Amino acid sequence: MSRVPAATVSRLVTYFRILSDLEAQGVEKTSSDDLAVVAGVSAFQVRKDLAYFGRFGTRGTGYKVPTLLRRIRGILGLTRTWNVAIMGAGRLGQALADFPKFGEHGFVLKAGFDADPAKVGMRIGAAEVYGLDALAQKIQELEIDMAFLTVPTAAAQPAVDLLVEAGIRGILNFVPSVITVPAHVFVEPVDFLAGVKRLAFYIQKMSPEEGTP
Amino acid sequence: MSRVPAATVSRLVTYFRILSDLEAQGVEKTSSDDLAVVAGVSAFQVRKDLAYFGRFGTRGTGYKVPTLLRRIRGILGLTRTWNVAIMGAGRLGQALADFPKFGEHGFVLKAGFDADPAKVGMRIGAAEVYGLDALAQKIQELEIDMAFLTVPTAAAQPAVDLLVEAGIRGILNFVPSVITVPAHVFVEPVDFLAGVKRLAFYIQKMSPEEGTP
DNA sequence: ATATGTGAATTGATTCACAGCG
DNA sequence: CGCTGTGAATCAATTCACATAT
Repeated sequence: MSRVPAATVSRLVTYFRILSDLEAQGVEKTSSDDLAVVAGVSAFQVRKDLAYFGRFGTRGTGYKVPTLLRRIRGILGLTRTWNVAIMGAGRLGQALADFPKFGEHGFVLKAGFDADPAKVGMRIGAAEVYGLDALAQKIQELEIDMAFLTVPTAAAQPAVDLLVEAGIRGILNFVPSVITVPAHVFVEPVDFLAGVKRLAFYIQKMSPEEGTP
Repeated sequence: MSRVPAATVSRLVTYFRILSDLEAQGVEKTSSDDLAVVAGVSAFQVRKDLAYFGRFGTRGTGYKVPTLLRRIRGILGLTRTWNVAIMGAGRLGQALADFPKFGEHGFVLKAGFDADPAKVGMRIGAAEVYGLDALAQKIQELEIDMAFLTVPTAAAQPAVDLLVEAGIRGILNFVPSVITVPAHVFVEPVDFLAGVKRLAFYIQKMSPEEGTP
């Protein structure tokens, strides 16, 4: 397995979802062409993406849906359980904890953390909210792998530093700012405000009116 | 202005946020180095990104924060007002409408749309929820530029087709599936479930245990 | 003296064409 | 014969080095 482009990882997640749908529909086999159409990419791309990880198909025939699904599940690390904490038990943190599909594919909410003593002891989804003083111990004890960062912007980097020191491996960053972590910790941004601004750029670029001179 | 990489647009949004923060703090001037550190990229990258759109700095000195901020605001199309509709007045749609920072930078929620007649007439944030029969007319009448897609997965593509036919220019896609649009319509995905799975991949890749054989 | 702006070099990702196998 | 798997070629993005302006 040589170095895998980030775009390939994103697409693998898409293929995984498509294959899950196909399996739920009872479809037995598929092809790089099929997958490409649904995923909105080229068939070359599908095959190249899969080639980073091995051979999964049968030449002249295509791919068996259950087999390919199982293999991609393995590649993505979705055969095990992932313990999650929510850092920041505010509106967004609560909403994520209550999100029905949260528990899909082995992601289990184990704890919430909040700087506000008034929130300590409350429940967030099926888990309990702890104070920041208990963070290091609880992350170890509950074997938490990753955190959803949903604190106010100003609190983001200090919160990240606490999580990193406690041994967290990954952070899903809902805060609209760039956070700094050591190389062994992974960050995925989720920023809808940034998405809206990118949309504005592309829409406006098509129209003739230009920005401020 | 030659062809601008998508990654450059994402970074411009980041620079814009950083410059907004700097201006709020009363900082007068900055440099490609400064911006690079905070944005987590190289100074080369910052200068190259800006070079797609013109010259904004002073050699030997750097950039004036208010000037560069104003220029990037123009580039991103944030000098005008953007009218937004929420397609799907469910939990997520309601949460987005109530999100306090929603109205920042000229994005105004003008309408909600939902297939459920029971939801028609309700309010979503400061706007009203209409039925799908009123969609084409309301999109025109309220001059809606973009929609947040928050319908159930199965309803996504038909909903997109309605929006496109009504003349929408951009879609912020919260639904975890790939949607198909004509080339003049822009789509930005916002998918935290995909983000979690990417995290799982990267964390697991560092550990020695492999996926299913 | 210092930091921008930019062509050139390098690195990386995607596309292609076809060899390889069922 | 059909569709996968893959080296080679193309295309795009990032990095670099330095000329340029203040």
